[in-house]
Amino acid sequence: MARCRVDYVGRLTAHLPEATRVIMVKADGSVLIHSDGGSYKPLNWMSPPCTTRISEPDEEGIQQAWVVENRAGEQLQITVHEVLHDSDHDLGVDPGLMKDGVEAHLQKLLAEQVEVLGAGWRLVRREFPTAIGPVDLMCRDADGLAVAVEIKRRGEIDGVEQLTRYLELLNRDPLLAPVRGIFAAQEIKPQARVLAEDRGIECVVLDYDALRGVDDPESRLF
Amino acid sequence: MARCRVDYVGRLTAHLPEATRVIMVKADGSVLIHSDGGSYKPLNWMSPPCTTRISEPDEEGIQQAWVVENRAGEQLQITVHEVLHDSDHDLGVDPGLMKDGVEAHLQKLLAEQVEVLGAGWRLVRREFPTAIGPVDLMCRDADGLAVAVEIKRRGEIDGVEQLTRYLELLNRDPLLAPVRGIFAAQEIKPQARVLAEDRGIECVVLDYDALRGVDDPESRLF
DNA sequence: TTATCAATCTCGCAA
DNA sequence: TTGCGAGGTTGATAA
Repeated sequence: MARCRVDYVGRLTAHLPEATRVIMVKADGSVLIHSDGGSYKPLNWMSPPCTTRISEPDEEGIQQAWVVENRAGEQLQITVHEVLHDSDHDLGVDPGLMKDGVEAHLQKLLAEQVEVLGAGWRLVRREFPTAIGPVDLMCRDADGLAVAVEIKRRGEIDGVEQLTRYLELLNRDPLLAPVRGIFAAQEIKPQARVLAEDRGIECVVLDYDALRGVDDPESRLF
Repeated sequence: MARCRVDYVGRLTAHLPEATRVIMVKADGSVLIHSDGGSYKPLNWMSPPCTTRISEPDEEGIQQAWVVENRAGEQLQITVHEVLHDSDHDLGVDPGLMKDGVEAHLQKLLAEQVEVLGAGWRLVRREFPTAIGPVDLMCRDADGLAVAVEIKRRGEIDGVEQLTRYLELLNRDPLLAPVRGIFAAQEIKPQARVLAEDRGIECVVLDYDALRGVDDPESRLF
């Protein structure tokens, strides 16, 4: 905890006037400057790998001058006026975070159960490649017609735009055309639904728990 | 500083096994769980506004049970096994960060040097207004034809979409049509380039240092 | 190492 | 409040 001034010079320049803040230095050398509010993003920071040089200048009213620098030459300059509290701890290596319920899981689960989208459907492949990026799922419906599926955790306009681009490109391929589109998400925003339906794209709301329930319990993350 | 277990249940579920970590509680009630590495992003967190309830269960080996909850009902559950250090400080309100970014400079610099795009070109105006937002630069080429320029630091597909929408609208104006499009960025992603060229949009890679070098030194921000 | 895409994104602005 | 765009994005994964 210290009263300090902070300057960042790198991809942009940024300045923090003198105030009381938290300076957190991690074991890997990274430095975070936090205020007593805002969300998890620090006011200023330096990501690892980086090195810190601390000097003790004779200037009036300054206890320490820190220069934190990374390999690209970006600098975080911390001018410490007064240290209010200093505490040092060795935390060891963290076992890390386990996540569940992200888009990758949805795609995997739906790929294993394309019949959720329609009876008699089969998966052609996940991450079906196109010149402008991979389509999440490429399927064939019961009549053997191609269907491109875009999967999102939260379905918003961007996702509809993305699927529209894929469909436009895919429909130029005589081996695939006509290609239908399905926009699948756990939650679909009203605007996204309107846009999708206006473009003839079908919307499907996915039930993650149901998809996981039908799935083999062994494949669950926890 | 505490040995703790953490669970987040909300937009996804996430679990942190027992380990020693930093728990930071800010004045606005937000909570951050940091490990001794990684960059500025906490392992787990709850953003404000949120409230914390702390109970002291009789369970073996547990000092405290925290439940941090926001209005959406998302929960951060912290099981504290041992408090290693506890320190409390009032930081007051932070005067805040002053930024000076690269992005805005590009537009300003290119506006002053539209001849970089082509000999004999002239600037009509920056932030040329349309019904769906301003076009970064509107120019006339050597033949007097209209050119809409979209400027990005990093050129990605979204930027091409944006310019495409502008061009579609601008080309409906008989006083402007036909309007060409130029997608200018310090770096253009391959997929964005494919999409742009497919739509007849020209891609230009900008050299920031060169633009700044030709520029009048007095007009630089720093 | 590079490229691409999601994110409990965050943050700011404007309608 | 919602939407949109940018970020010193960060972080993970596949090529």
